Amino acid sequence: MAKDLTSREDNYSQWYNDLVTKAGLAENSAVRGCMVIKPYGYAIWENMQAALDKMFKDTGHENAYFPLFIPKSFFSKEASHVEGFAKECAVVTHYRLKNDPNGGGVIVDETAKLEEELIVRPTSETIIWNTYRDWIQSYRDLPLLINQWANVVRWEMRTRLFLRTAEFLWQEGHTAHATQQEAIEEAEKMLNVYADFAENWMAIPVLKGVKSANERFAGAIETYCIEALMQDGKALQAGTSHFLGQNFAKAFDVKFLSKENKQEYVWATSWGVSTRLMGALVMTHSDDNGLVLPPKLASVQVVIVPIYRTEEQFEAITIKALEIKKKLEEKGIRVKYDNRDTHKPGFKFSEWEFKGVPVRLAIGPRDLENETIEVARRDTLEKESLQMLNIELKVEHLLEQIQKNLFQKALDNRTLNTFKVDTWAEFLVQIEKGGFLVAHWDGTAETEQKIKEETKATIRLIPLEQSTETGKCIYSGAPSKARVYFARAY
RNA sequence: CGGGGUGUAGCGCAGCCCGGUUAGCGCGCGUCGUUCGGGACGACGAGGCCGAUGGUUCGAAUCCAUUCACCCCGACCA
Repeated sequence: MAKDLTSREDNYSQWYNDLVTKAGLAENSAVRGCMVIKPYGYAIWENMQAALDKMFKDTGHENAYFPLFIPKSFFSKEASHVEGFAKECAVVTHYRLKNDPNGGGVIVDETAKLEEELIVRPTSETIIWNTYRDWIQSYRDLPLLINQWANVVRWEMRTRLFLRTAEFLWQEGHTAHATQQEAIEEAEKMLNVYADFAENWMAIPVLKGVKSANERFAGAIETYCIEALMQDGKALQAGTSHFLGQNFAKAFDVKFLSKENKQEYVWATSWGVSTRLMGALVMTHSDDNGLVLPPKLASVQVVIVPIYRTEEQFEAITIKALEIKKKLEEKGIRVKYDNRDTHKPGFKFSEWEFKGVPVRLAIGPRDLENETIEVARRDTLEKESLQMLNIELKVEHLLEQIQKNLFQKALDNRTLNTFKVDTWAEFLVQIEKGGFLVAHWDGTAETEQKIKEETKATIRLIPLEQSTETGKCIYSGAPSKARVYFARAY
């Protein structure tokens, strides 16, 4: 398998594509721009979902589900929102097919035209806020803290597995609050949840900040984001949390009666992460030998491979392997015993390595004799022979180490590829090499636009923790209050 | 939507320019045997209306026209 994998150096995006398909995470489907998420990939997504879902619930949110279809008229109610999404909407216009009288199979029955077209949701603010109008009357109904796990459709021109697909899976939180401050706090809280998840589960270090006006979500007052740096020096937006102000409340007329008996508009947030995180996971940790998965999200954390010649050996090893499997499972570790007799050990080694399983245990006749076991870790590719005694403790510890090591490696990579840049000439040189460029910016959309046109670099974020350092804009030379992060992005 | 490219077995490709009988190769797949501590080997075997439609021709994977799909580079984007 690995021998067929394009190296990262040769062609990073080819490497990514090969890896995603050959490791069995996902593949392109018969539908343009839409992927099939395969069992091995979906299992990882399920682990992400489970961790995130718990974090959402621990912060007081509940799950609900809203319709896939949104009446077209809802979209026109929030002007900047419609502008942001109009160009990539799938639209349902008819509700019936009929047999083609000319024998061409089924065709759209033109008589079955919808009176109002339905948009396949690209995001659910409009249908949700239209619903919230009926749910909220009093300050006592607030805050309303709801999350939805769903699929959405954005008709993208160019798609890439996980990173940008016409349909993708995500969660979207939509909350309603009595005060501006509370809504801002919510948006910031969820940003922190995302950052926590990215760093502690995905082992991906992220920067936290806000978007510039140009990059802001359509309809938001403020867009908070976490940004990660991939191995090739391009940035990837890993999650966003929006403070929506009263924009949607006003558009959908969602008011509440305050303690003071006054009618007031509700304050809103929305926040989401998507299957794009799968792409971030691959591009952060994996190498030329295949996937590298952080233990906390790997669907199989430990694989046990038996090495045997005879049926008797196989039976003896199986007894031992199942014993170890049980001990590991008692520690909450996800273990697979690969007892397939249709493949040789060498094949299994490379297959599991390619699939990124964090720890591999091998047991052969020699091990049975010596009470040892071979332990191989995927992140460093090191292997050693250990005593079988208390192996579950050693493996448990090793998994923790791997998780930490992956994060540290990613962090080191980001540190190594983050550059303070003070002149435009420097900027032009460095942007070609990739990485985050931390530079002064005059705060204007015009400058941001010019920089984008000339270099393809965008402002990834304005850091939350602002330094007090002032300076001159890298491009215009105008005064700047703080440095921002530039990068080319996915 | 602009520019470039590709459609032949599950996957990767050759054949096409210069039309000619049963359309090849590698990987993968199946059976049997020998193997099994890092991707095994041998023998035999299965698998194709050559993207679609129409035309030229005695004859089309090959030539012509139309069409569809996909990929890459731009504009758009989680």
